[in-house]
Amino acid sequence: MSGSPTDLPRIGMSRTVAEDHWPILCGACSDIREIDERSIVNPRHKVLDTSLLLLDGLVGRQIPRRDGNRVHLVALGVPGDFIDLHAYPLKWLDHHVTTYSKSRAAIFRHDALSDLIDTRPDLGREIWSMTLVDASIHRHWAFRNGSMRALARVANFLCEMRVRLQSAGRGDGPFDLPLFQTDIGDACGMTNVHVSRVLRQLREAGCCRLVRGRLIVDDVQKLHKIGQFDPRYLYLPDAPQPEPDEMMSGRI
Amino acid sequence: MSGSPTDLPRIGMSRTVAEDHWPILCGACSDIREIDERSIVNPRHKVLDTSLLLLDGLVGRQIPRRDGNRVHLVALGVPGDFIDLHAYPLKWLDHHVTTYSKSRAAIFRHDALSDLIDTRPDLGREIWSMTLVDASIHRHWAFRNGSMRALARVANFLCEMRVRLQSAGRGDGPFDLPLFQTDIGDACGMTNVHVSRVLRQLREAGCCRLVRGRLIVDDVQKLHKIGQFDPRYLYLPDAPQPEPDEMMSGRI
DNA sequence: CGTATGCTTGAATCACGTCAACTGATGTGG
DNA sequence: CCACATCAGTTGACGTGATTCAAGCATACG
Repeated sequence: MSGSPTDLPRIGMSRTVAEDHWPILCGACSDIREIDERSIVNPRHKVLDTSLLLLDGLVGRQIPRRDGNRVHLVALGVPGDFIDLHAYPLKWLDHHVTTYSKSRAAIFRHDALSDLIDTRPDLGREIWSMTLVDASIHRHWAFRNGSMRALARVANFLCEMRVRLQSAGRGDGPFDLPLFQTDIGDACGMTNVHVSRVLRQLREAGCCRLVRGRLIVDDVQKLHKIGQFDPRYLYLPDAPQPEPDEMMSGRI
Repeated sequence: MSGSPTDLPRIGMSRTVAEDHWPILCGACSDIREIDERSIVNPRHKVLDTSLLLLDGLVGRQIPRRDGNRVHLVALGVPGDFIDLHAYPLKWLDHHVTTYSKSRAAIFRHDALSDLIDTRPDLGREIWSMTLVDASIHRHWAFRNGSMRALARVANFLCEMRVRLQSAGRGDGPFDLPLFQTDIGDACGMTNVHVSRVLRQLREAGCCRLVRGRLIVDDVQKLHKIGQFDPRYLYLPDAPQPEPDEMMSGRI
């Protein structure tokens, strides 16, 4: 119980909310929640009346797979992300929300959000935007899983995590990425064995090393190249307005 | 120029908007747009000031692939869907929007939507919800591309299209699905050749046949089973509130 | 110390991609 | 009307990227 903290960090995705709107949003926070690593935040299909803004840690959204005990990871939330804001209009979620590391999150009651949005529609559009950037990232994950080979897929995934964590102020150099190779496999749709082989390739190419939950990127350029990484889909608040595409080639 | 049509059909995803709110939303429609088949609705990275509610036809959202002329299909819009509503808060899109068949769509100017939402925050939350169901479908596409084999993937894709088109009033029996095998490949992350083989399997199993842009489902049960189809992620307005999951098995 | 867990590596297998030839429907121009 | 081209779909042969199964290794922890 910390009352109504008005000094939440405005980092990463949170910068989608204008600087002068931020304290207003913070005023709607009712509490802070600490969550153990590798635990369930919200089970899927359960009706929720709060949503969480991640302050610290790494949070996944996962869908159980039919076969055995494996899951598929459909999203990863980093600090600054609203990890289950979509539960506000939707009431319940189609996936589990779980932590990968010890986490801290700001709690927003849905009725408080309603009050806020009713009086400040401009702020409403900004937090709507946050869910839409989420959706863009989902599209990218569908794209990545559907059209990239293992090496590019993992490289691209690591590029994304690096940029998003950087945007959340989690270090320009080596940074914490508390994922096992199995987890990367769950996110990229491949087995832990193949993730191991791919990471070795990246390591031996001098690109990057993932050593006990910490990613050291040795050659960003090369990693971006291998991962065909183009960060525009992240709609980073400080990124320039992209140039419209040259006309599409090939058949529609 | 048809003035401000207040009688747009409330079908499929549009039923997310309450019945008594619907005419209010329709009042913000400025025009109807007819679009040729296989043409570009919006190129990506272009700033938009209108969004479209699809009335008729089939519309894809596609991301160009690095290699050659192929694209990846990250979403398909059916009648009743807002196909580029996310451009309203986001300004520009990360993907191309193109038609697969001759289409008709209702045009909503973004400034008109702003006026509407400012005065009717409840309606605002409903159209927000529509973009969130979209996002849920994106997650499912990421899940499907990442964790299903070709046969299940295509079957699951066809199940989804069937349910969504049914919900849009496009027939309980055989229905138009104006996609080439290459297009299904673009959506499911596989080659047209393999799509052909998979469709043959489904055909020979007595499941369904795709014949010149028309899907005939012979055994829905079997198709759902092969595709491991669970429609809850579609948040259909008339679906019952799902039961919370039995506790998750396996490690988190 | 033994055990559990995450990572690594190899060998066998399989799913899917690639390449290429062929079919059948549709359309076009002489 | 036929000759020809085009394009979606089909099928086969072959190559390869990823999975599976299994064993071994290293570190952490009781």
